[in-house]
Amino acid sequence: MQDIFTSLNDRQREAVLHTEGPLLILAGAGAGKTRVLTHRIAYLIEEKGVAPYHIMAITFTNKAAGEMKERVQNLVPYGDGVWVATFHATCVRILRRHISFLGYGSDFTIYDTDDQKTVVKNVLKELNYDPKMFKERAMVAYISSLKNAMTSPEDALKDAGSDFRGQKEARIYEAYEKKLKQNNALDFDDLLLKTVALFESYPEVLENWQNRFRYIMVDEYQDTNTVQFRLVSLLAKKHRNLCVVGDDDQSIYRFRGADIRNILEFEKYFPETKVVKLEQNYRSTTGILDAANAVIRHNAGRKEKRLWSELGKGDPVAFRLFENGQQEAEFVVRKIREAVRTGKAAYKDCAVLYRTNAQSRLFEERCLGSDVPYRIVGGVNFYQRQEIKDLLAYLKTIANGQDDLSTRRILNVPRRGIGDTTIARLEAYAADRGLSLMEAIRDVRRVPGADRAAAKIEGFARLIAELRTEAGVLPDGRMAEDRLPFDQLIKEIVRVTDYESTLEDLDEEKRDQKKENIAELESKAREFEETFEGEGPPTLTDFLENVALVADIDSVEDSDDRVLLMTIHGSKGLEFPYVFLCGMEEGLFPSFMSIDSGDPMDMEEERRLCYVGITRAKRHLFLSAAKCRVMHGDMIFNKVSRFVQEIPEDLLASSGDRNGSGGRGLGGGGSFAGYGGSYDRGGADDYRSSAYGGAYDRSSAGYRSSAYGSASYDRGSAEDYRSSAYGSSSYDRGSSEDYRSSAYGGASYDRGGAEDYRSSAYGSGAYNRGSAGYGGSAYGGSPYDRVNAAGSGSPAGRPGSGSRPEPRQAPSFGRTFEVQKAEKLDYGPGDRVRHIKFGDGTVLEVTEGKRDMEVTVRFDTAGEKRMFASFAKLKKL
DNA sequence: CGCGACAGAGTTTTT
DNA sequence: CTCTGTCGCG
Repeated sequence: MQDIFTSLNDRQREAVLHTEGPLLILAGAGAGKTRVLTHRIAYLIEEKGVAPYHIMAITFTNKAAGEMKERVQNLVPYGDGVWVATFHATCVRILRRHISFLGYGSDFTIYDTDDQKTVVKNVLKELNYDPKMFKERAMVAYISSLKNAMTSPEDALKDAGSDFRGQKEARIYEAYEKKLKQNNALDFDDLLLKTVALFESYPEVLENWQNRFRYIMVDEYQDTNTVQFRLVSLLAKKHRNLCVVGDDDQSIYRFRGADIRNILEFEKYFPETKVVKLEQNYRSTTGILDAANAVIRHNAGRKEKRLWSELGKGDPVAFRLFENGQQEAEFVVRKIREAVRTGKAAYKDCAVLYRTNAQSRLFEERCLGSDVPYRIVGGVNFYQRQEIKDLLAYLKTIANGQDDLSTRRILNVPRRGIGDTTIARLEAYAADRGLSLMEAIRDVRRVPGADRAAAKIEGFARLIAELRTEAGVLPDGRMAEDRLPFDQLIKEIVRVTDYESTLEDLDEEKRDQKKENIAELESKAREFEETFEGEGPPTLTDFLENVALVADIDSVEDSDDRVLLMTIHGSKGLEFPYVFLCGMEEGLFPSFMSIDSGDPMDMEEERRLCYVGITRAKRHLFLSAAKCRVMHGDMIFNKVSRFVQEIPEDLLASSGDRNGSGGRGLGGGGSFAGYGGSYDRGGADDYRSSAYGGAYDRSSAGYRSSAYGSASYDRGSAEDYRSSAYGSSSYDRGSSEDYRSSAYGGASYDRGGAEDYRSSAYGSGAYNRGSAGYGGSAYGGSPYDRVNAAGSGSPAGRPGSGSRPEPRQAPSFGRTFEVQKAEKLDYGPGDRVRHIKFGDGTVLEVTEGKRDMEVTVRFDTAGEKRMFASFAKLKKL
């Protein structure tokens, strides 16, 4: 136990020792909160003689739970007796025991978001409401928010008053609730909500659990919602030994109902609370922390804290602006390869973080193209794929005959000749008599109008009955001794239904993919069964529950040497030596939603998200943005994120072109070189060229060659650029080879090798002055505004040469386009353009290589708060 | 009842 | 761009 005290700092020790009564630990990123929690558990067991059985720790993900369990076990024997689980898993376990009090069967199904949408859709049809008026997605969100606020359908109806629409929404909510209950199903929110309802209605049940959980710890407390707070309060009410750990600056789940006030006002609810602040960061270098602090400082209403670290300054945070998403991805992947090649990192030390899952594709393509092993976390969940959902629907139908949604899903999959009309009749019959769909199916001979398909329907009923026997599902929900293992059961389902016949008309690639997914499901099922820790063999319900509650991140193995690609949300709680925070663009991050909403809280949440992203990095942090990216089929141009701008210049090494095409590095002349003909060369067409540093970079190099006499155009491949002294330097700078280069004027890195750039002769050449000059301007103008960029760049740089070149004088690699349509622009059909000039002076070079193109530009003009989009449709001439 | 063709709409983050 | 829903035909 000695090590408990020696391996902790004073504050941490204080938190560990304070075991009785409420405790609020405000732990900054990387301040060792997991360490505190695990040691606290160990201390409770070893020193205070508390039985592990009486200790509960709530984590955010199953992965975190698993890690915590492991670490506790490494500290003390019997550590595995501690209840460590997520909120949702905890509630499921409680509900499986006691939900019959609330009139549900303990084999209830858990509905995911897709299921919820389906229910809403069905409800709309039943109520005869226009689905265009009430969007599924919005309705699901609405229902979730009401549930999180613990508002019942009755209350919602009352609250709606005479508001017609509000009333209708409340009725949808009401019908939705009814349907779930009919189906013996709970949605995610219900898991928490019903548990609270159970505790509030049945004090003896509550007391039972209160006596069990005498010491409660909640991790990531800043992301708890009202229901979770209520749940924890109820459980902790008796013994009051509640320890919550969190960081208000890392609250990023407001959209999901998380209420930051839970942490900010914790002391109000528990007046005798002891507060401990952990501010020493053991994760990141000061350079990274300073950047994080600089960003988060812009938020109001925080608990004041300042993270510090003893790990030294480290490398500056790097920022790079690229022409497009491809080049950004290319840079990131090249950077990773380089770190791995030089032995500085393993693949798994690198994480690529972004705001939206959609951004993953470019990185994935790039990784594939470069043979970099990667793993995408999140996005389209494995369990949401069609074929997987189909097979799970079979399992659910087998396990819970009341789950109409699942029955309905598979009734005619694969096709059995049971059409919509017949199904509608079955459903009507069931609704009339209060039966489940499965019961109506068994009754098919009595269903009016179903006789034509009756034989087929009976066949289906038989099929399910047989599968149920094989699965060993007994009427009471328990499992028979003699049964197929889950993976065999899935195989059997595929076999007897001839499921693969549904894949026939797909192209080969898709078909193989789906078969692979099915095989993957089988192996997951087998694995689940083999590793199940519970009393007795797992039930089918156990397996389905596990499927419903696993997050993608849970299956990430530390032993896997792969680059991780994920959203910033997904990276919460993780840390990496190398972090690439990508897509730092207004509109993407912060997202339009937050910019447009007008609610400052939305922006603050985005900023916290940025803070989370930055603080994932231990040693190297790269921020990047693309000026242009393809979204939903057309080109979007965005400005550099305000979050980048919130980081002071001196903390940021913005190599080359924070602001435009390779401009910064060239200072005075840079504004000119900044043109770089970049758009067309870096364009999507020219993918291969960008693989070697981007056509854009080469073109910049071309400019440099005029300035510095270096021939650089065909500067070799990615691997051998080092061999050429001068040219490679320009290559490097333009191509983003080294983020540090900006700080020192570029070139240096590749000449001196990785580590000794400081000593490089190039270190402070003319380059440097240029970059300084440009750097000063970087945030002044719109990134597309060459005029501004050049102008404001010159004062600190070389005033003479940098003075306001007219855009059209710049050598352009661009083509001429004819305007076909334009909105909010001073152009009309028939105009011929090479660039588009906007009302605020922003100029967009139009050199895209596509035949026709549509351009959507969004930016906020100075002095005008509202965002607007300009639009142009152009035709290449 | 099933299939193919077409139009239209939706685009943040997730246990 | 991609996914969904609708329509009309066999």
